[in-house]
Amino acid sequence: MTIKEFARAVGVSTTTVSRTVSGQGRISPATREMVLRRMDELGYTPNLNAQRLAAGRAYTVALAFGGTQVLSDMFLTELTQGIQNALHVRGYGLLLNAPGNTLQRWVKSQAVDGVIVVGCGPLGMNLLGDEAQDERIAREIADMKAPCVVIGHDPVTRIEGVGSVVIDLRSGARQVAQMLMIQGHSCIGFIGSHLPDSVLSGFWDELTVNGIRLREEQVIIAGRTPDDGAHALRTLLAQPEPPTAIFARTDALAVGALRAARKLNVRVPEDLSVIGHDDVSFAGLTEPPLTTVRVDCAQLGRAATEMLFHLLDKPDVPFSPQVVHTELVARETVAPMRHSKFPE
Amino acid sequence: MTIKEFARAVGVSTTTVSRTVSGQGRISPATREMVLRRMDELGYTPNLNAQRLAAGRAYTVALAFGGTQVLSDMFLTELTQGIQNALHVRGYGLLLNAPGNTLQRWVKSQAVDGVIVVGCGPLGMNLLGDEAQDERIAREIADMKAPCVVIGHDPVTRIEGVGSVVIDLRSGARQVAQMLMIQGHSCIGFIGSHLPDSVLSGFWDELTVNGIRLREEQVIIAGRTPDDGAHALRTLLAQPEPPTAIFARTDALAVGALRAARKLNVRVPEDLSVIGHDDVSFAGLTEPPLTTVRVDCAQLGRAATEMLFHLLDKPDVPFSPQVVHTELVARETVAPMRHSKFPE
DNA sequence: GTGAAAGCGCTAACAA
DNA sequence: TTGTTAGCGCTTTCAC
Repeated sequence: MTIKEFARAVGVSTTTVSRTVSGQGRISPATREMVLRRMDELGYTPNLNAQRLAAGRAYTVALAFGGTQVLSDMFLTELTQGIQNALHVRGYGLLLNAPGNTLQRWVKSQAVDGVIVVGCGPLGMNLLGDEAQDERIAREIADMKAPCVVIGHDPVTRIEGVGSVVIDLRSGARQVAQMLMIQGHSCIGFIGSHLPDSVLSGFWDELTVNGIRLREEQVIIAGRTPDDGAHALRTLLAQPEPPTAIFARTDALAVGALRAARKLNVRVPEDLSVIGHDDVSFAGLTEPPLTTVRVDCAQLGRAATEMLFHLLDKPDVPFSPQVVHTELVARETVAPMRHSKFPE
Repeated sequence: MTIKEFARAVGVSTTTVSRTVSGQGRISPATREMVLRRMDELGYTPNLNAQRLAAGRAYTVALAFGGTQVLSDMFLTELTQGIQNALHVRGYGLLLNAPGNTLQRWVKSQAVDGVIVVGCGPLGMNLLGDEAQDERIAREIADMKAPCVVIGHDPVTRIEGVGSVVIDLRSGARQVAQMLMIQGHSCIGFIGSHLPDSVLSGFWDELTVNGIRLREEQVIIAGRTPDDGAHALRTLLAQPEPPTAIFARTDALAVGALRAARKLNVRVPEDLSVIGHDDVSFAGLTEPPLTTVRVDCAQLGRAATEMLFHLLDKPDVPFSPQVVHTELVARETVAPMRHSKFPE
């Protein structure tokens, strides 16, 4: 049913219908009520494509994964959910970006009103190892005068009309440091994945402030696979003064460490506390369940979405990058330090 | 730039432009070439919303998860990818369904041309435990005369205009049976999750055909958590004639079995072969990496998409449900049977 | 407070 | 082969 047919059936003009639908414009509460009721009865729903054409808005947002189109992990899927929910509240839909130059076409053809770019993958790394992938996309979108917000580890260097939501990796890392210190650990190892790394620096700083120094040999930049983590743990434990707790940059590394510990008959958490990072899907399924660090994806999605709407609705009002913090997820791989590291 | 402005700039009519864009209608190769070239030069892209309105098509498909909106697992994300890619080829976009009655609104408002319903989650179960969730959605869509295809474990009972792609769970289960028999196992356990279950019946049948009987006490319907799996394994191994291989209905159950085996000092795969089902994200990360069963999500997505387009383009041409088979993923938890089950 | 009418940008009869 | 023109269904001035 078209608005015309419906209007006639109800006995009003299309204008009146349009007004009750949009809630805009002067209209008497009485007719409004009436039209609303009849919409229900007759089952009239406005044609979205006509609305889009007339309004010049697609009521749709695209989600772009910095250069790859893989929803590779829990992080991405949860983030998608978060964004999705936030958009839904405003009646917007979410279009997943497809390969090729689809994104640009969508923007130019007004299929989407804006773009959210995810510049970082499972929290750790950039999705392609290509640092500037997200910025490249953002710039392309901005060039087409469309709003764009980038979710990443660092604020985007002020591209005109591009907003950014940054995941503050340092915050969770600091929490880890605090918890470990509270539990009495002072000899601590870090298994990293790459440098520079905000997780490491946040961790380091918090320890330093409290008088604990990470010695150079206690920080191992291992790689990304569980095997890398296992190897790193062996190296750490073989040192003259082995750590009683380790913080691994990713859950994958932590899983490897867990395995190596088991092989070495080092009990977790009694003899060694282990903490991961990212809270990927299997983190709660390790044995024991892995204590780790995560970001609140719902909040992340909300923040990104709100910023996008800000850009969309009031492009002139200035705004600043939003920050979302990471947080510790306590499970069962951390225990207070014991002074002898062998079972009595 | 609108088609009118562009047409004027190029010196042709809007019709000519429209024709070169669509590739439809008679037009001389020369002008076509020329228009194409100028499109590039002037950067003209048709307004998709106008195209949608005029064509009465949204060039968009919605993806609905039988009742929940959670991209809960690798399976769903990979499936989404598969569908996405298949749609992309035809220039279609994918809209993720949102909470509430969004789906119906989208269909009625012509925001989407059709719907793909995922009626099964990580291969095992229906997403809500509510068996008919997917059918309910399918029926709603069908009532609105929109094409719909359901991905599930069973063909949808012929709702007018609803297609179905069924995942043949029996096929992978048969492969598991074959492999186990080839490896010499004859005393086999099954840790199930629910009944009835096509995996179990496929497994059972294939064994039976080859003269191996699963005794009643060798089939345990355990539940869904790793703990359930662990408990089931203990029960199986405590029997007078314990199995040398077990097939678990889900990877979660298999992970639990793996754990229990370790606790009992039963080595996998030397003393006990373990096979899971679903190939969820952590399946390759267990120790040893879990042999399991998976479905080719890309193929699944392609099949569903093709069927949807069939319904869309030739609603009258009859069609039959598509079947996609599951397949064994050999990793490291299966070994030939040893005749003594204790290390020599 | 309500309605008539002119678009929004594109497509597809129909004419030329 | 190409162009003219009347919609596609909704929004929004502008009169009433």
